[in-house]
Amino acid sequence: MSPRTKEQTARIREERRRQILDAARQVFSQKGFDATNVSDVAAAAGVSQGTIYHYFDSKDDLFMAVFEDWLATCAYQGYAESTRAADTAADRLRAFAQTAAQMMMGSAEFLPVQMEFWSHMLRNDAIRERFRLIFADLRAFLGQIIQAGIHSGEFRPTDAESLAAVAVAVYDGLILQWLADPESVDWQRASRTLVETTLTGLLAK
Amino acid sequence: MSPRTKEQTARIREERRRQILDAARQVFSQKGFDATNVSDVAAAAGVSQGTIYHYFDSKDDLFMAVFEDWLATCAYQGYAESTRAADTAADRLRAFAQTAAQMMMGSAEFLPVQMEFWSHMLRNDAIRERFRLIFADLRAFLGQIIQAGIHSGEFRPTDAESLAAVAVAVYDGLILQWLADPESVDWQRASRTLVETTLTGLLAK
Amino acid sequence: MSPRTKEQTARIREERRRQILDAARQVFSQKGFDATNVSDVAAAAGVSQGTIYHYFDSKDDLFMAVFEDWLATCAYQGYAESTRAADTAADRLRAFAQTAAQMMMGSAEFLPVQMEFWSHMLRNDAIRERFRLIFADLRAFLGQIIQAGIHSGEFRPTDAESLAAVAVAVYDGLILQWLADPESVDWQRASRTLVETTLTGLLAK
Amino acid sequence: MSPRTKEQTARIREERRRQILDAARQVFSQKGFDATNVSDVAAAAGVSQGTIYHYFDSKDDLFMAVFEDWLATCAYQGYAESTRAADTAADRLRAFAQTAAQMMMGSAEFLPVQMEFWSHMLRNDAIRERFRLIFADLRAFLGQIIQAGIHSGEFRPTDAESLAAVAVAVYDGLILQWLADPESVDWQRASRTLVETTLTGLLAK
DNA sequence: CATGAATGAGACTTCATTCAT
DNA sequence: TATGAATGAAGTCTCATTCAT
Repeated sequence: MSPRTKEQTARIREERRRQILDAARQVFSQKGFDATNVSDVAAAAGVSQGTIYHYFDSKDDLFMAVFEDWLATCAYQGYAESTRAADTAADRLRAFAQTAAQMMMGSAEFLPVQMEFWSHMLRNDAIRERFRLIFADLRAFLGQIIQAGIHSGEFRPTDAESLAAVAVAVYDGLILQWLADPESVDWQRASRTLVETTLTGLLAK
Repeated sequence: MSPRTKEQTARIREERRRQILDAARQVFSQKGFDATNVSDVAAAAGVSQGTIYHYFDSKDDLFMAVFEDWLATCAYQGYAESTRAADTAADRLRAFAQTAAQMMMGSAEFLPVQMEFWSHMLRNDAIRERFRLIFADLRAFLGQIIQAGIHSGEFRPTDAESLAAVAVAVYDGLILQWLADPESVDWQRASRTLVETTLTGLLAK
Repeated sequence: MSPRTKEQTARIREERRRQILDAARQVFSQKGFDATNVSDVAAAAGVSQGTIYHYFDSKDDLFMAVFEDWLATCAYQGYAESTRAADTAADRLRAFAQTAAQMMMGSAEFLPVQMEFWSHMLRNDAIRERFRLIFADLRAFLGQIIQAGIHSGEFRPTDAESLAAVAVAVYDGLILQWLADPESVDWQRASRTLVETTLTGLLAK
Repeated sequence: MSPRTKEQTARIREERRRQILDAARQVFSQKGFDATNVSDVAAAAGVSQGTIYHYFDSKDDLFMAVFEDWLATCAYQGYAESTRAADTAADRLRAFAQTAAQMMMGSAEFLPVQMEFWSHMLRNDAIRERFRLIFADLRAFLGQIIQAGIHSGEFRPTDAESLAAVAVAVYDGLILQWLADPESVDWQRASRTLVETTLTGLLAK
């Protein structure tokens, strides 16, 4: 009888939005942006096509929303914390590598959609800019750890910046190998090898 | 006036085919497969839409032909030779890294199209299979060098297979960073850092 | 808290109805019937879309209601009275022209919506019929004045019916010119010229 | 066997364009712009929907093309010539009125489409500007004839500008009456009455 | 009575592909 | 072989209308 309250309406909107967002991420990830029809997303979300447009202005807008949502929830987040507990630079790198490996293993379903976003870097400035920042942040994060290690005498002098770029690259490069053949990548082993080989070099007198 | 000989005809066909192939690679690279119209390719190649279909069965067929052509000419080729001259495993790795860095710098225009192919791994079995092989070959190639170094006592015992995967991953990961921001990647420095850090670790007693 | 009386309910309904009607006339006038969304009208009226449908069966129904409302309030009404005070046929025509000019000047905001209704004559029988009647009434009204003038010897014999049609046409034709360029129409001058030229002819011995 | 020549292609394009233009004018005229589907036009022209878009960028573009085409062929053209043969200003006005009446009678099928264009004045600047010019030209044309008559002493002094506006308005106003009820307008009679009443006034000593 | 989320039919437009010339 | 006009299926998006609350 009585109309819905503002809160009810807001809650419904928020639920529907999430429902659509999750469905869209899944479908975009499976079929790719261009091959995905809005009707596919609607079907996956269990709503009508028209409803999609109550929540997003366009297919592009939806894609960007999925991207933002993915950024907020996906990854690139836990790294900072993961290294906090460690005492030495070496342990920090070990913790980072351990975290990264576990994230990759735990988020297998997110890797294809990451590929989708990567491929949109080329044609979408907003996406490219976001990745530019993400890469820069990660390099800075690892670079500081290495730099600190050098500064404290724990590591021998090295091009910390470059080494950080290399370390960051490893994980993305492994994602590509994993997408080509999941069997071919052993995240734990690769992570351990990366760290131990590097540390052997860095720590060597 | 006089009818063309078979050879002339064949040569003309071959030239046209190449003309279309080059135009297509360029356009696919710029706009992506889905956003590319056959008419775009036709315009870029300086032929009519219909002509495209005299040389390729479909847009998909054209894309695959561009892919095969790219595979044949692009990269992943010179590696074997690059290391032949070197005497030690360490030098072979150095030569490999040097070659890789130079290839990346020399083929900047090929990197976006590589991204396009990567993104098609997910939906195209033929492309995925090719990349699976490429990755496997590269890992095997580097793995053998490392293994040989270990075997001969030049390197300390290590997980050669994993280390090879990591080294391969570095270059692809750096391509992603380069696509996000070309300024952020210094191929030479990164290559040198990769090799020297690794070798410092491997060679250490 | 206490339930509303029937009268209150009726009055509220009537107010809402008017509110919607006024908003609809304005929006239809600005954007045209087809380009107008029901949500536009709702927003302009400060109610929700659903509410529109408590007061009108459909967008078409709303449009017709706006039309009826416009007919009732707009124009084509004051003419009869305007001429009552005059003694001679000539003065009656002068009074008519004066009234018409003033109406046009005073109802500038109604002219675009009139255009909207005119354009619907072609596809809407009810609207065409109403305009048929309006035109016929106006012609009859002016025709009788002229006829009376002829009959009494005030005017020379003329095709009164035709002349009435012409006089009626003038105002509508000027509306079109005004819509094309408001600067180009001087209602007072045109009205005076129409009447004086006509009367000079009619009154001439 | 041999490809079409440039001329053949051009001729085909021109014919198709006209075919579509004619069909579109007819359909727009019958159903109005908004209610017309591109598929309606395609069906009327005997081509597929896609073909429409080989010749026109959009439905809007098609509409404007129909408008331009209508302007070029329709009306507002023969007036200048029609009065050339006449010796006196009075005869010139008579010739104009005669021509106008005949045009209206001969182009009954063009009147609804004119209504369609009029109604678009409100929302389309290009169309409004065209009508502004047309009205201004017609007023200038008639105004000059009247002015000349006054100057030569043939007519008594009058507000020539206003009178021209009124005369122009008559025909458009009659179109509206005709659209409401074709039976109600007798173009010949109205034209004669307009001219003779006016002239009786103008010529009177 | 009022709300606004939801629907789904249908609009415009694009484009890979065909085929007569 | 080369052309480009033509096709029509399919896609994105709009919006009048309904209905649970």
